[in-house]
Amino acid sequence: MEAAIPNQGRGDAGRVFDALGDPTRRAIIDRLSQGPQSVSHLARPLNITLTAVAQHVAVLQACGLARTEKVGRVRTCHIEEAGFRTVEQWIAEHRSLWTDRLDRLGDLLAEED
Amino acid sequence: MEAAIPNQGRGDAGRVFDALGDPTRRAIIDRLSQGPQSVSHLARPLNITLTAVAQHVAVLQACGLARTEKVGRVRTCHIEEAGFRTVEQWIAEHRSLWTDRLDRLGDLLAEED
DNA sequence: GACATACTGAAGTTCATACTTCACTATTAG
DNA sequence: CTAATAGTGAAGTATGAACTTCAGTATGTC
Repeated sequence: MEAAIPNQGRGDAGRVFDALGDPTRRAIIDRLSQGPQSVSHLARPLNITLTAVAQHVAVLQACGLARTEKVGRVRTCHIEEAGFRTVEQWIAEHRSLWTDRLDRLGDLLAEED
Repeated sequence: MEAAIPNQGRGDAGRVFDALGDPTRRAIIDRLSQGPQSVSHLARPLNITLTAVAQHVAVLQACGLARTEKVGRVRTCHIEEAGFRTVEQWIAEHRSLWTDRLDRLGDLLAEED
């Protein structure tokens, strides 16, 4: 049976930021951006065990940055857009919070004429 | 003398993701999005020491998510756009990597007619 | 069948970092 | 002046997470 994936890609920005904070996981995302890869193929250039890579992939999957499917004995990893959208949304929301505030400040200053 | 701020906001995506991975720091960013705050004001609702908050602010500053200035004995923290741009840029670059690939794939499929 | 490959699961180690305490230095208020 | 406030610096603790090892399962190859 496939392992259960908790909270799969459901817009939890904290989880995504945590995932992207790790340099090895960013390296994996770099590779996956060029095309799908098996776990062992991903592991080759990284200097860590296959187990460690599988753990990283699980993290990426849990936060919606990657998707995987197992065919035969090979698990193939693809990049997943959901995690990227989560980050973009978080950024957009927070940016608007303070730009709105700056806009109101600008309005106030404009009224001073 | 002002503390030296290493590597201030110079486009290191890893640093920014690391910073945003921590829930307390995201809470601080939330508050700063509504307007500038002193360190002790930031500390009030968080259930941690002033020292801890100051450490978080230092991290946010080091990765370009916040800017601070000290007037008298009060250090006021503002949000800083640089860190946000760093993240957006990282996302944009990586997204383009794989959408380009999908485009080429689409072209290939289109040629099959 | 035997052997290699590609992973999975459980459990242990180690190192980073979020947090603390305590002592200290400004700065401001009474 | 004294007392309170706001923050800094150094040092220690402790929890989590990145990584390991090892033993196992499933799949593919000869």
